[in-house]
Amino acid sequence: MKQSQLFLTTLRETPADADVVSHQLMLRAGLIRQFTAGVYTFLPLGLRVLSKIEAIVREEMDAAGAQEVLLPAVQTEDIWDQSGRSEDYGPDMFRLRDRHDRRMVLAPTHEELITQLVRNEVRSYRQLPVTLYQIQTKFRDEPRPRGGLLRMREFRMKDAYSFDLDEAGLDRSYQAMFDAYCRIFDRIGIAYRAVDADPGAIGGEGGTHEFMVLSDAGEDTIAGCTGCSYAANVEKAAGQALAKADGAAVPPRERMATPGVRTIEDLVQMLGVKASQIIKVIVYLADGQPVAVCLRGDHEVNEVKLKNVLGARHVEVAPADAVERLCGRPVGFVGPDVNLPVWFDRDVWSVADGVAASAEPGYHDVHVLPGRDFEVGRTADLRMVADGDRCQHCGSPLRFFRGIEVAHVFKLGTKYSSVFRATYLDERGQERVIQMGCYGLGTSRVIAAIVEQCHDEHGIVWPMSVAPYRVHIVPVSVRDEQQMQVAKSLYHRLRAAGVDVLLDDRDERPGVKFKDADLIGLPVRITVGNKVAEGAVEVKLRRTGDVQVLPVEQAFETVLGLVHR
RNA sequence: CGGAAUGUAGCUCAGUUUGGUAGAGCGCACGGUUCGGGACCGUGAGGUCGCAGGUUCAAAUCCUGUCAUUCCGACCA
Repeated sequence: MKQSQLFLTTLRETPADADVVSHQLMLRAGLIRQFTAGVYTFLPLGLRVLSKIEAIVREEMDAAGAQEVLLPAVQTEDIWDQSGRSEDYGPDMFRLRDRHDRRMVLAPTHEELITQLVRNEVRSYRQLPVTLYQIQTKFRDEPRPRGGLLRMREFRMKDAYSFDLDEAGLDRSYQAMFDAYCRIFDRIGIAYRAVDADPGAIGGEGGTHEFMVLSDAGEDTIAGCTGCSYAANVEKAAGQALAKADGAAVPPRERMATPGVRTIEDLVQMLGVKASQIIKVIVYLADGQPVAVCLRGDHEVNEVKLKNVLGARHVEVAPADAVERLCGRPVGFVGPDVNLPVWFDRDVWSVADGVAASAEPGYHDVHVLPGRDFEVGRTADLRMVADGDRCQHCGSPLRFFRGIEVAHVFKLGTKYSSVFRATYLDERGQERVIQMGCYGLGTSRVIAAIVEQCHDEHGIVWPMSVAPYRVHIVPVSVRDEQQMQVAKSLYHRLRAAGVDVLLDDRDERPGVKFKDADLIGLPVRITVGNKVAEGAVEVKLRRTGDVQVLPVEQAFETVLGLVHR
C-alpha cells in the first residue's frame, strides 16, 4: 500500500477522552475512531489488525477440528426467556421491537441460539461430537464502557460451542479448545496466563479458565503462586486455610464500652488492637434474604464465593437501615451471636484473644475465643485472598497481578442442553442430554491487550504476527529520484514475495515520516536516504531500535528473513 | 444506578469568576524559503460556544432543565 493513498490520519496530540494507553495510541495511530460510548469504527489500519487476529483464530479453530458457522445477531427474545437469561442480563441486553411489535434482542452471546440449532439438527450419537464456532459482532449495553476497545458495547468475538456425548468427551473438547487458545496467544506473541475462574452468568457445572493478558490497564486481579503454576482470578482464588489459633492461654472475655464505633478502623483506634484480632459480621441480602457473614477484621468478603455457597442469584451488602431493622442494633455492633443465619469464614478460627461486638449494643468483648465464646456454625472459605496468603497447592506466597480477560473457556455441562432439550439417542436407543462447552475469545479486545503490552513512548510496537503491515519503506525524500526508484523497487519486490508492505510516498519532511512510522509501529522499517548513493539502505527494527546499513540486495534478503521468521 | 468532572474550530485548550463584536497553538488550503526525527515566514478557510427554555438593552459567560462524553464506585462472559 502506498501511504499517500491510505485512509489514515495520525493525531499529534492525545485526545482528551482517552485515558488508557492502548486507547490513546489506537486513536493517534489512526486505527479506530469512537462513534459513541463503547462503539467504534475500525479504520483501514485497525481493521487489518483485527482481520489478522481473526485469521489466526480461524486457523487454530479449524486446526482443532472446529467448524465455522455464522449465527444470527438479531434474535427473538423468547429463547432468552426460556433459558432465564433475559432476566439475568437485564438492561445489559440491547432490546428492540420489530414492526410486528415482537420482542427482539441484539445477541450478547449465542448459547441459546446454538443449543436450539443443535437440538434441531442432532438426533444420533453418530453425529457427535462436534464443535462449532463463529466470529461475530456482539452487543452488550455495558453500564460502563471503558478504555477504548477494552470494554465495548459493540465488539468482536470468536465464540465456539462443543457438543459431546458424555463428560469424558466434554473434557477432551475443552482441552482441545484450551490448547488452541494457547497456540493462538503464543502465535500472536503476547504474555498471557490461563487462570482458574468463576463461571459467572454463563453458568455451568464444570471447570472454567480465563486467559489473562497481564497489564495494569486490566480490570481483573489475578492471584498467582510464586512457587508453582497455580493462578486464579481473585473472584475464585483460594489460599491455604490459616492455622487454628491456640486459645489455651486466652483470659476470660471482658466487656468494654465502645460508643459510636462503626468501622474496624474505629475499633483499632479505640481499643488499640490489630484488625486481625477483630471478628466482624457483615449482613448481606442474598436474593433479598438476610444472611450474616462472620470473618476476621482484616479480611474481605468474596461475594462470588458467598453467592456460590448460598446458591444465590445475587448478593449485596445490606444497607445500614436494613441492618438496624434486622438485627435491632446499629452497624458496628453486630456480632457472631446475631439472630440471623450466619456463615463463618473458615479463617475465624485463626483468631485467639479476639474482639467482637458483645450482646449488649454499645459494647465490644475482648479476649474472645471462637468456639468458646461463640459457636462457629456453618463454615466455608468466604473471603478474598490477601497479601501474605499461601498457595493451597505448594504453600508458596501468592502474588497479585492485573489482567485483561481476553478469553474464557467453560464446561457448561447440560445447563443449556437440558433447558432446550438438546438430546441424542445413544447406541442402545436411550435418550441422553448433550454435554456442552463454550469458548469465547474477544478479538477486538485482544487488539487493546496487544497494544497495552506492545508499545513504548513513541508509539505502538506491533508483533510481526498481527502488524497491519510488516514492513514500512520510508524514502527520506520523495523528490530524490534515486531514492524513490530504490524504494519502489524494494516495495514491488517485497510485495511480489508476499510481504505486507507500506510505502511512505508522501511528500513530507523526514521528521514527520519518522514520527508517524514510530507511532504506527510496523516491525521493520527500511529507510531509503542519502546512503542510497553508495547503494545502501537502513533496516531498522521497531522493537529494539537496532539499525543495519546494508546494500540494497542484502537488505531485501534480510527483511525477507525477518518477516518470515 | 450513586459520586465527580467536562462539553467553545478537525485536535489540545484559553475565554465563564466580574454579561458587552469568538480566541491561541497544532492541523488544513495557497505562496515562498527549507528538507535525516513532528521546519520557518506570509496569506487564508474553518465555530448553531452540546441542546432547550429563562433572566437581561445585551448571554459562551447568570438561572433552570436536558443530552452527551469521561473518570471513580456499583455492576459485568
